Amino acid sequence: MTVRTRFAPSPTGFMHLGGMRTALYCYLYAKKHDGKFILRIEDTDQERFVEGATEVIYSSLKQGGMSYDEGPDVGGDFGPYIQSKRRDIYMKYALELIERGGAYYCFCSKERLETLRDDLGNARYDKHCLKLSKEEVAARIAAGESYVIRQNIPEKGVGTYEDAIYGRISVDYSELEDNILIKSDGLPTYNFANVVDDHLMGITHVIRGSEYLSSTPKYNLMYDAFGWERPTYIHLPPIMKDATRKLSKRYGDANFDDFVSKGYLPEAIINYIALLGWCPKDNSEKMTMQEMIEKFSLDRVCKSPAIFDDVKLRWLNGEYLKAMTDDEFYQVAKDWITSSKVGESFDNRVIAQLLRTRVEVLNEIPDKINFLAEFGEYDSELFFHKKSKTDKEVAIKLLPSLIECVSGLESFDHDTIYNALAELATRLEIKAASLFWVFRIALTGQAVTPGGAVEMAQILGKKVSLERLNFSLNMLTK
RNA sequence: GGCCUCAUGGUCAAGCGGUUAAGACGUCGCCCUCUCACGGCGAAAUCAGGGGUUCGAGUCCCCUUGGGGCUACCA
Repeated sequence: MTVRTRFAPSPTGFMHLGGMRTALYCYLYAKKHDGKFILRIEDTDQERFVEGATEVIYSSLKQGGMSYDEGPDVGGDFGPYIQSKRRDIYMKYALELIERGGAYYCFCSKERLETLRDDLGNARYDKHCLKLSKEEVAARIAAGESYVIRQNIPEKGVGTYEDAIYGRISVDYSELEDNILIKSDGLPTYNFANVVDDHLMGITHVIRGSEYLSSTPKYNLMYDAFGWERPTYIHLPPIMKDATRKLSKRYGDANFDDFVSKGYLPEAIINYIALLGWCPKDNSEKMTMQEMIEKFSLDRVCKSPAIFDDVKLRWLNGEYLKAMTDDEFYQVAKDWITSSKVGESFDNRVIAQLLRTRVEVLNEIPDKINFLAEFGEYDSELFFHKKSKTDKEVAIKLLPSLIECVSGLESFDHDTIYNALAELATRLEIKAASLFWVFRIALTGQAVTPGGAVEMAQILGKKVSLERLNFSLNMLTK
């Protein structure tokens, strides 16, 4: 039997990382077992439908490297893969379930349902309409009365199943309600569409969040009533925003797209969320998709909730950045450089080279390099550096020699500048560190720069460097 | 409230009856060094609490506590 897994999101907004991880595990499990990974859109709740959300799902999965074998936009033998286009299918099976005694029509009004609420506000349907005769049901439908179809859950008994992660789960049927399968608008609820589609699409392994752990017995009841084989259930622990809050769509920053636009690499994000609830046997952390597929196994998936740690994500993203070649990094960084104040006035390839080991997330780039384009008054205290034995006074003394030295340079490449400065330091009988410090501060006005004094001068060029050195000297002596 | 479920450093987590309780992020210190970063080395830091079972418990059982989920004509 070939493994078939499915990711079944509802298009109610954007792809959040919890959903991405569920999709990832579905994908990994399918690929690990040479199976098929299917995308199904669950849009039976028209009220929550958000325009454009399906497209975001498609693009997020693709960006994340999870190509699906079947889905709305790629086709497949079990379509349609959008639930709103399967309306007739659900009704047909709902009718069959009624025949089999697993469901029944219900005409109860919202008002009547309200009266069923207990002190805590919990409603429990009393199977009122289960008693209706076939004839009465037919007559009321014919009369145009609005109705829903409810699942007929036994009043006694226990539903038990074996979850691949959580083990044996048992829920007393008396805890379950006769939930609605077909809404008055004729569309199914998740509870029903899910079961019908998973069966019709040949899903062998149902992988989803742990919020379904305790309602799964209801679904099993339907599988049994239809005489269908139950799938293997794999429930995943939640991803938390912090100790008490689950990562949810409300937490805006948890959107995959947002992370990508902030300068996180899709591969790094995917790699990181894979680690939230799963740990490969060899403890690898930085892994390619192919490696994850090879290493993935359910017995390494854990049960406890994991808190999303963006600090570690940042680190991993930085690892991906550092592992790139200069050219690869330039490709992902160039837009961030040109859209900063720096624009295109310098050699951005050199800037990128300097940035590669200094950036964890691409959106840090502008702040790190804006000073290259903007220069003006700065705090003269920056010249103070204990270890280099420099301060403002030293700077005032050194700057004229520095200016003279730089203006005398024929070429302005790294080694030329470096050698000239080293030589100057020797001639002046001072520590090279002092000279470099003064030079760098006078050139940039920054305590921290992505690269040393020589690199900064090199990027700025001889002309700008001289202008800045003079500016600094004037600033200090005025 | 009822039911389901989870519980190892600040975080992700190894562990599956006998270990000096891995590793990673983060933190701190040192080295490297023209600042920062990279890189290297090192340190501090964890079994929620209480009962059992056992020669022996982070590992098994029970209770307590705390967290999450479900309890919708949402998924």
